[in-house]
Amino acid sequence: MITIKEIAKQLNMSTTTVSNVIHDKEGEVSKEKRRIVQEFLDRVDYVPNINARNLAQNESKIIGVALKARADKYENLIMDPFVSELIGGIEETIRNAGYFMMLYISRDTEKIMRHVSTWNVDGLILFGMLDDDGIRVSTKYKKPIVCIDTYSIEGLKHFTNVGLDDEKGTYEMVKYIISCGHEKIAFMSDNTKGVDLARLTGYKRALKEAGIEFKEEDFLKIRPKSDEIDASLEEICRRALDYTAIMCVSDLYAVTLMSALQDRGIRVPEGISIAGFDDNMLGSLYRPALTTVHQDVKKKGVVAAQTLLKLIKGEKTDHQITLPTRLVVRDTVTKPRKSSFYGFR
Amino acid sequence: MITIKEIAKQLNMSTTTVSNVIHDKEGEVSKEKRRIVQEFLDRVDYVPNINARNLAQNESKIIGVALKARADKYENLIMDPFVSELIGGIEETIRNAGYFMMLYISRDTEKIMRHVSTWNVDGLILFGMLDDDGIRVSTKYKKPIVCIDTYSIEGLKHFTNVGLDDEKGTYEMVKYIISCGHEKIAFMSDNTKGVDLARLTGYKRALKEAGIEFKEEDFLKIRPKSDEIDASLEEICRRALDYTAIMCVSDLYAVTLMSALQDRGIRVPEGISIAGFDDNMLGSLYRPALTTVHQDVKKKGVVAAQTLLKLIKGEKTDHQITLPTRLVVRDTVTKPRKSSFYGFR
DNA sequence: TTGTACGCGTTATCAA
DNA sequence: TTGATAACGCGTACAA
Repeated sequence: MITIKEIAKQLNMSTTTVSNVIHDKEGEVSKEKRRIVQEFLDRVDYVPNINARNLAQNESKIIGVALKARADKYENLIMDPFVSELIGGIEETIRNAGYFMMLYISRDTEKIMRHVSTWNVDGLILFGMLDDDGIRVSTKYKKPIVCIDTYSIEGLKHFTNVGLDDEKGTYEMVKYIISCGHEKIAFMSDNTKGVDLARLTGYKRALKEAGIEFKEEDFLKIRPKSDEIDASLEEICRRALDYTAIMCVSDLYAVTLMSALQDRGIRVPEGISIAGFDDNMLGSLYRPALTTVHQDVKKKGVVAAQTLLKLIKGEKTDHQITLPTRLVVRDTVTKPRKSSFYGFR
Repeated sequence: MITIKEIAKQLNMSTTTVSNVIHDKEGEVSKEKRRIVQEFLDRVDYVPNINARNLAQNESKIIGVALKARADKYENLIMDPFVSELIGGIEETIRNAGYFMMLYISRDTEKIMRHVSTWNVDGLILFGMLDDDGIRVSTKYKKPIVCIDTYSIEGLKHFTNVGLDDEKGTYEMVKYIISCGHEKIAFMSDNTKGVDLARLTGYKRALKEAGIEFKEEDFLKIRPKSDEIDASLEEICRRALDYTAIMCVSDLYAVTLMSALQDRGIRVPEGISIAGFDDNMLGSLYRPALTTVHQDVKKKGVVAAQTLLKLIKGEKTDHQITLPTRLVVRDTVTKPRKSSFYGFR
């Protein structure tokens, strides 16, 4: 690794001149010297030492991307197509802007914050944070932060969030399900916080509007840990028979449920209608193709990164950026089954 | 951000002492001072500046993970469940070893190498490289490199590769397909290089061993770009009718093909048998559940990272680490259809 | 237009 | 056991 100092020595000039050429400072170095230096630079394939540069300028050109993993889901966090699509969008945007991306996954908010301060990152994108994290984060850290899909009361005062109209998206889907003639509609998820809560709320609103009463038991809770999921699905499939439609909180769960139902001889949509949320390849590749709520996940990542870049530049942005959803009607929601026909084979 | 210098000043001692406490140097600082400094450190929540540390030590604690994107696949590289699972395994291993992960995606090998030299990364994990890249990389770069799934002749001399017995895995699957009674078996992929070539070779070997002749037309080429895939699938589905089984190079393609066939009224496995390769959630969640060749992708990432960490420590490792595959028999390969029954509905 | 010299925060060397 | 100081590579204010 050749240094500026070394180049200056070999060319018999000062480091300032070399540095000026590197940084293309106009009118501060003669044409002749510029040519000589540039040529040399190209020849030896000069690459600056980022650490030295960062140290001198007190900036890092690094954007930290921290994923907070939930204990009960960790094993497959990054396998979730949602997460990978998101990262794809972020990475692309960061890279095109000349920044670098440092990826960090942890269950521990403290560790995440320590990590980003160590690296003196210029900005931070957070995913998977819950309400209480927001407070701890914002008091510790003064650089720009953009959250993705965070619903929090305290947090929003301090930093920007890129999210989705989860409530409305689900509301519209459930309204559509009701319009197909369904009255017994369950909701399936693994928790009732953040995004899941918003979607649950939308589901309840549609129910209420149609004069359908929501009972606690209509919430089907799936336990995604690998040692629990089979038992969990077994129970859900049993309880599913009481409903004619199930609104799933994600495509992943919708597809998981459909497979489990199919394995038990219950056919979708003849026996029961299923709706998802996300619109990723899991649902679009499945047959019957999944009726779902579309969101543009890659765009979510892109917008989050773009917003952060703006904040780094010192521009102001909205505190809440909400991306739209769209109903994608495919084949898994039809009219309710007749009496007790589940499609058993 | 408080610095060592500042701490030393406030505590009225030298930076050396503070630094020694931070680094827990045995017997180099008195019990009393150690206590005082440690207390102060905790109180002000000291976080070291990595740039300064790296500059002083000439190491970065960064491991670069570079994904070389293929032009014709780029749009969904990171969406591929394979890639995200791989990254998950790498990230976890790197993090647990106290290293950091910098993710970089590019189509341009030159850019990738420039990126890693800039950051002075301690080691490099490469994925998606082809033969000719290997040469360019190895001449430019002297730090440890681990490749994943790279088949190259020149490259292997210079750095370690973590791969799979792709040839054998496919061979065994096709042998199994043949044992089910099939004789007209196609192979589907989007290229004939690297991993795909190895799998194609395994397929051909099984065919040959069974006395089945391979013809060029038995290679079904899918074009995965979004503006071509529909036409591509249309043609493949038409040609598929000439076969009783299709060996797909990946689960993604297997599932994509099954959906396309299903949409045209051709049933799997009644009309045609389909096998995949990878064993990811796409195939296991699909119904009928995909018969496929298992590989442990997360482990691939873990092993790659572990190997790189060893190399960084100066230990020797094998130049080629080959992970095993395993046949996963599920529901998409059965005996061949009778005459011309495709399961049209 | 060019060069000198210092600061960035840390670690390491060596003397006290 | 502690402290002063050089070194890491780069950017830049200021002097020449």
